[in-house]
Formats: sequence, C-alpha cells, structure tokens
Amino acid sequence: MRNSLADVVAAGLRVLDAQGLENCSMRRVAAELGVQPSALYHHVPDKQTLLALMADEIVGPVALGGGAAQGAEGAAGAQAAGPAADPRAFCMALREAMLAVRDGADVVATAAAFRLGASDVERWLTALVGPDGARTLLLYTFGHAQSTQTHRQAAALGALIDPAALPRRDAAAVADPERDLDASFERGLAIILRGLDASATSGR
Amino acid sequence: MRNSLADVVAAGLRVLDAQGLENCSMRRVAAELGVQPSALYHHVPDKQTLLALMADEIVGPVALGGGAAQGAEGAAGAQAAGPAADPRAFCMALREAMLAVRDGADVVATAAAFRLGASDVERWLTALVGPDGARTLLLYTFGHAQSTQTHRQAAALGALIDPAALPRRDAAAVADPERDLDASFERGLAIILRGLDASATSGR
DNA sequence: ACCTGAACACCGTTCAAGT
DNA sequence: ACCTGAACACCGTTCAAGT
Repeated sequence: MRNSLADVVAAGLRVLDAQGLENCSMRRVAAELGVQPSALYHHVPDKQTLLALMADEIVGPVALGGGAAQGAEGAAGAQAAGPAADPRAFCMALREAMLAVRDGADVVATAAAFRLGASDVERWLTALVGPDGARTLLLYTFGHAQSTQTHRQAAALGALIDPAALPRRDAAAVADPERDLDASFERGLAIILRGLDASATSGR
Repeated sequence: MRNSLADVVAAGLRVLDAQGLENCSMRRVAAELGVQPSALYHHVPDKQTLLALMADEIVGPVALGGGAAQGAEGAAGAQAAGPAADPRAFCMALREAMLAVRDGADVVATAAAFRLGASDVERWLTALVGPDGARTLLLYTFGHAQSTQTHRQAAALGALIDPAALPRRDAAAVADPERDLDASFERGLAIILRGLDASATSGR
C-alpha cells in the first residue's frame, strides 16, 4: 500500500542525514519514496511543517527516553522513565541527539524557535532549573551544536586551509576539532550551571 | 561608472533587511543593482562569501566602534576607542546589531561558525573573559538572537494563533513578546557572568 | 486516501561574448 | 574591469485528474 506521514518523515530524515539540509528538498524526499513531489502535499502542508516533524523525531529520544542517546530511528529498548533528572546530562544528551544527524542542530533550533517557551525540552528543563536557566541552557546548547556542525561541514569541504597559515594558538583545535568542541561544550555548560548555583544560594 | 564590491554588499543588506534571508537571492540582489545575476560573480565567488561579507558589515560597528549600536550603513560618528570593555555591554551591543537587520542573527552566526575561534568578536571577548567564557557568551548570544528573530517572523505570519488557546503561564509573554525576550536575554547573560565570577574566585 | 502530470514562478552558477 | 545573454540543472507549491 501507499505511504503514511511517518514514511514521509522517515524519508526526510534519511535525505537530511545523507545530503544535508541544503540538499534536503521536497523533490529529493519524494524521489527517496519513489513518488512525485506533489504527492508529499497530501501528507504535509509545506516543507516547514515537514522539517518540524523531523525535528521532533530527532529530539524525541531525549525528551522521553532518558539521558542516554538511542539513535533517531527505532528506539527499541526505551527506558519507560522520564528524561535525565540532571540538567548537565540532559543537555549533553540533547546535544548528542542533534549531532547524530547531519544538520540536526539547525533543524531542531529552528523548530524550537517557532514554539518558543512551548517545546517539550524547554518544559523539562524548566522543571529542573527554572525558566531563565532553561532558556539559557537550551539556547547555549543549540548555539554550540549549530556551530559544531557548521564547522564540521566547513572542515569537510575546506581541507583546503593550510594549518601552517594559522596563528599558533589555534594549532591544537585544528589538530582535533571534534574533541576540542566536545570539551568546549562541557566547560561552557559548567560555567552556566555554576551561575545558576550562585543565583540559588545568593539572594536570587 | 559601474558597481564595486561595497555596492554589492550594501545591496545585499538592503535586500536582506527588506525581504529576509529566505528571499535574499543572488538574482534579487542583482535586480536591486539593476544588473544581470551573472554580473555579481565578478565581485564575489559565490553566495556564501557575499553573506559572510554582509555579516562583517552587520557586526562591524560592535567590534570597532564601542558599545553603542550605530546602524549598519554609514557609521558616521564613530568613537575611535575599542569595543565595550565590559562583557555585558559587549554582548548587548552585539545582540542589538544583529537584531537591527532582518535575519541578521542567522547570517552572523553562520559566518561566525565558519571561522570558529578566529572571528574578531570572539577575539575581543576572549581578552575580556578568557576563551571558555567568550565562546559560551557568544554562542548564547547568537542562539538567543536567532531565536528572537525566528520567533518574530513566526509571530508576524501567524497572528493566527489564538492567545486564548494557550496555557495561562504564557499569557504575559504573548502579550508583549519583544520586551519579554529582551529581559530574558539579560537574565541569561547575568547567569553566565555569575558563573564566570564563581569560577574566577574559586579554584578555577 | 493517495497519487500522477503538467504547469508556474522561481533558484545558484557557468561561460562565451561584448565594451 | 565590469557587464550581458543564454543556458543548465535545479527549487516549492498548486491543481486538475486519476484509482
């Protein structure tokens, strides 16, 4: 039989991961399903809506399945419990989920901005650290993940840049940008959490 | 006589501010200059480069002209001094500059990610608060500004959403989202700066 | 309910050629 | 140096029509 909405979203994620957001066109998603472009509009009103559904799929495991990342596909052995109880683990899991699919951070961040204050992840974080802490952590996490993925993409294209032409201080980061960015994320997270602690123990 | 690179960048900014990033095509920029699309490729190798130059123009006043925003165009009465000496003022000025042009945050954040660790703004902030603090503040500022502008755009299109259908807790934010987002940005900034202070006074 | 086929109004980029 | 004209391989979306 024919395709369901879930099939369309899954095909979208496959194209996104394989080709990147730039090349994730309605026409390519349709081709992935072996169907005419116009057929997609039976399942989804426009591209933006499809991307929002894809974002939900990317983030789903984090909001529902606990701190450990589970792959965007099946989520076979899901813990029935809620998300991680600790904001650090939550943000790291969120980051991992976004980084697991190509340009995932862009897709998730854009969708989240459309529902500012009303997303599941923001609600969960608000329960853990209050509304200001939640938004700060979330936007930092999005910003860092987007930056990481854009930088990855730039590095993938421009293996062209000659490391010898760079200032000495950037040498380590150029040598292993992936490890550097992971560590940089965790240090920033620590700074924000320290700020939240200080706010809690002082007069607010 | 004919157009210069500066003319192309200026035309790009005019189209961006008037039509948004989505509609800021090479063909429209060319039309703004009264020229064929192919003529742009004499000044610029591709669209990405043009957007990066536009990003520099948007952020320029902040990196060079002090804390006060000055409009992306002329910057007639520039203070000769460096940027704001205080990280709070610097981030607020950066945010203001990005918000001053439609989709400015998207354009600046993308360009910044391509030069991660090598942008002028990151260098300046690093001098004020060290590399971890700089990246944290920067990515938070980008994330919040992007979120603000995306949310604006959504609100502009969907005056459709019925406020009565929303949970009560969001009522104030819906009533005046602009003021709410400004205040939210400053509270998040305070949290991060408090975290940096705590790191400095404690053992690091 | 789900899809095809054809169309409309667009894209970024290249390239030979003009002045 | 700066631009035109024409072309290539694409876009998102709509709409009548099929099954």
